[in-house]
Amino acid sequence: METRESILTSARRLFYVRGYDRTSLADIAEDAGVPKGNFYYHFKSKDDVLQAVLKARDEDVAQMLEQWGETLATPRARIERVIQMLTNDQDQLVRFGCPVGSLLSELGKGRDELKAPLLGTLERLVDFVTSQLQALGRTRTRARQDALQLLARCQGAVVMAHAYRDPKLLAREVRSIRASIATER
Amino acid sequence: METRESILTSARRLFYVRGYDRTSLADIAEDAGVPKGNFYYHFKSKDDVLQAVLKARDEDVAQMLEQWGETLATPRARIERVIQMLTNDQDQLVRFGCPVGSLLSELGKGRDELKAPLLGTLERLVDFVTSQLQALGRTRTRARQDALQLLARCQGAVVMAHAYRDPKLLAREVRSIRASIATER
DNA sequence: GTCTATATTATGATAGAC
DNA sequence: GTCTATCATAATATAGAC
Repeated sequence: METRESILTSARRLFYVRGYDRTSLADIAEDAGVPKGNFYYHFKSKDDVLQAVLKARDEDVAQMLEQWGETLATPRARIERVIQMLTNDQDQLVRFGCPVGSLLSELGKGRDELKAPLLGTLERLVDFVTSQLQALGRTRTRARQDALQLLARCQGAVVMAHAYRDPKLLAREVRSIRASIATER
Repeated sequence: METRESILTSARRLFYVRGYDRTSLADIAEDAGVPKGNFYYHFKSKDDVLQAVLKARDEDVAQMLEQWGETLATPRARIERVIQMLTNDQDQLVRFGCPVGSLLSELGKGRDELKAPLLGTLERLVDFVTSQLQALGRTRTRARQDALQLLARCQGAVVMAHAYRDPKLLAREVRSIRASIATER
């Protein structure tokens, strides 16, 4: 793997499991197995690495949603697939929180420029769910509100499960979220 | 106000609006109007200040809940009062997130000892809501699960409203949370 | 108890040889 | 492109005068 790529891979993982502020460039360099000095040939600052990480993550989400749009036949199945992320990534979510939500929270306090691309990723998810709910017959406005509500419930479930370090709590919330979707038209 | 108290007051506010890691002792000292050196006469470390802040916050929550238990007549009114926090503190929640949730998230990544007292505060809220739901006829187990769910929804609403910096989003979620309580027995 | 240095360490960032 | 050495700064923490 190229140096830049391995730096990015390490940064991406460390920013998630340790948070942005508490991950030093030395941490990243060590994890990636490259000398610290090498760093600034590929990135011009720590913030620059963050932007690259956020961009990579955003592209992954975009690709994932595109694939779900193609391979899953019904709007309901697509929404279901969004919720299923909470089950699939259960262990990591309980240990480190939501990759989007926890970073949004960390960067949310007085660093709006850094946070912007993350909001874009969140918006992608909101848009995706909104489209599915529209396909189920809701107006655009109503669909968006319900999409925000669904993702809010996901965020809340992860925050609590992360706080208590309790996978069962997460599983229970997932069942409840799922039920709230199933009963709606 | 005594020096120790003014340090604590400043720390409490800054840890909330800027986060723990991004608040330096110099920030606190300046805000409190005391020289940095003075600091270590009253506290033995930055972590020590955090513990004092968390303790003060926990005591406030405890007192608040005790008062609600005395002044509010019905279990439903008490639960309603919990939800109403989201409305009363709307502006701050949108700008800085939940004081409990955002710190839990920040300290959640690899600093369990620091986080412990915060979990205690969260647990107080869970217990309070659990008791009210028991009084409404639920079993203890079921009451606790529903209490966790209610607080999860509150956390989720604040996370999303904070991300989008949107008070309307928070208000909408509050209505939905309220409705979900009203319809249950 | 209060305040002025100052020690110490960690971190983001640079310079320059290869 | 890669690496070593180092700078500059900021932050936690300490020493010691008053």
